[in-house]
Amino acid sequence: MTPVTAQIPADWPATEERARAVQDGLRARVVLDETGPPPGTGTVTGVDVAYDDERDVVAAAAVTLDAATLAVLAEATAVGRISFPYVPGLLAFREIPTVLAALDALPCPPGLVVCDGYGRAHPRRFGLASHLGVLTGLPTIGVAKNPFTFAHDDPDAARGSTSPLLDGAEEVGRAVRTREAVKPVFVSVGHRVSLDNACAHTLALAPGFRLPETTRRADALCRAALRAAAYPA
DNA sequence: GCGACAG
DNA sequence: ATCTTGTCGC
Repeated sequence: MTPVTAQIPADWPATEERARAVQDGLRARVVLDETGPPPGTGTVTGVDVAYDDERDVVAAAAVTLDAATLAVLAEATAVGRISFPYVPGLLAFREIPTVLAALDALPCPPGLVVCDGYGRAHPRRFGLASHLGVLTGLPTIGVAKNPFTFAHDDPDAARGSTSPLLDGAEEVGRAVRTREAVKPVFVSVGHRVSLDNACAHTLALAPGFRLPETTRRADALCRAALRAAAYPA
């Protein structure tokens, strides 16, 4: 598949201070009072990004699955220049331009978008999944592989067990055990989806592996796109 | 001040 | 994220 080329917007923040100001300005647009589409119906779209910092190349993939069968319905990739350094709390500024280009290149409208990383469980309540949701208007959730800002207890060993990610008494996300006795994933709301529903989607998308099928497919695809872009045939 | 820190 | 071999297990 031929990747599209992503452009970095002219007004993209160049400093950490300005990036944090963008997050503070957009945070109020997050919609938290919708439940979102039920698991197992319609489509779900996974997005992921791979980098070659040496060559200043970034590749993103968007993969749409049938939510009931998890069959791949559509794929798209985009490549571009790296738009921001990795700074914990500012991941969105590194990933979003290329992810948006990949989503735009899909032949069909995306379904609920599953991001690699956090949404609301973020130092300023505005992680990658929240940001992508606000910019696209799509329902989004974040499923991260590692803990970030908030403390949590280890969920019970059974698949489906959860434990809250707590900011004081407030539950901002959940550690979700998708495979028995295997390290949990960390789920938080992005935009227009409830936490209960985000966790239900995560379990429905991960019947056999720790990570949701959406992120597994998107991860494999963006890595292939990066290789193709960094080492042309 | 020091360490920790999604990808 | 990415650098990297073999190896244990289904």
